[in-house]
Amino acid sequence: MKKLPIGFYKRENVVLIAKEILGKIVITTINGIITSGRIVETEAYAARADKASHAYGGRRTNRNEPMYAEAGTKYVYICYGMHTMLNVVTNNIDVPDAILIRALHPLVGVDEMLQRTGKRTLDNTLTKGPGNLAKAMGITKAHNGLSFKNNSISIFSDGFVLPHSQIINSPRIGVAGAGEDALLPYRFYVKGDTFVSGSKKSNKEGIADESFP
DNA sequence: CCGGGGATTATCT
DNA sequence: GATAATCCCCGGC
Repeated sequence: MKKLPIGFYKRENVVLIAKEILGKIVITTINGIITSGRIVETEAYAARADKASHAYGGRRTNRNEPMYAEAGTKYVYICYGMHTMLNVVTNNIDVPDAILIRALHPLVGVDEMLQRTGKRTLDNTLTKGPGNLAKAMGITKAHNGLSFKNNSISIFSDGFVLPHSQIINSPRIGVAGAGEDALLPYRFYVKGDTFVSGSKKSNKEGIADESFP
């Protein structure tokens, strides 16, 4: 188990990183309790040019300030007044690229995750979707702006590399307001994993082009 | 299986 | 005052 080096995040192609981070493992240690899960769904948000991004047009506010920080910073914000979203900041300082972690396949600490989410039994909703996974993993706004260099929440590789045939590419979820940019194929997920979010329709079978991005 | 709508509040205009 | 990178439940097939 190796923690991803900052160099992994500090690259210029956020779409490529969103694809490569699939299969990596998020581990949180909150109050001494360890929970972990494998990343099975992500979305890339491409800095200033992307209408779906909080940083579109170079917008810079108190909320999205961490997007402009150094690679490997966490951008955590509340959506719809009640859901916590975990993003990984990539690229150089002042370039507001970020990756939304949309789903995990739970590995360690399922009992704790059930407790945090108030669920009775393990089913595919435990860590399906960004709001659910943050809740299950104990991620809160208190982690906003912190680095993945820290041990409390970090991302690791266990050496497993997804075969290309298992990666599917699609438009992003919930960004209809972004005009033509809503169609950009910036979402990646693991084929057939039951913890992947989205409707059957948005998950129409297909496979990521090997040469994309 | 599918679509519609309510929940609930931080954030920006 | 309106909107939002969501989730869950409900009703109708």
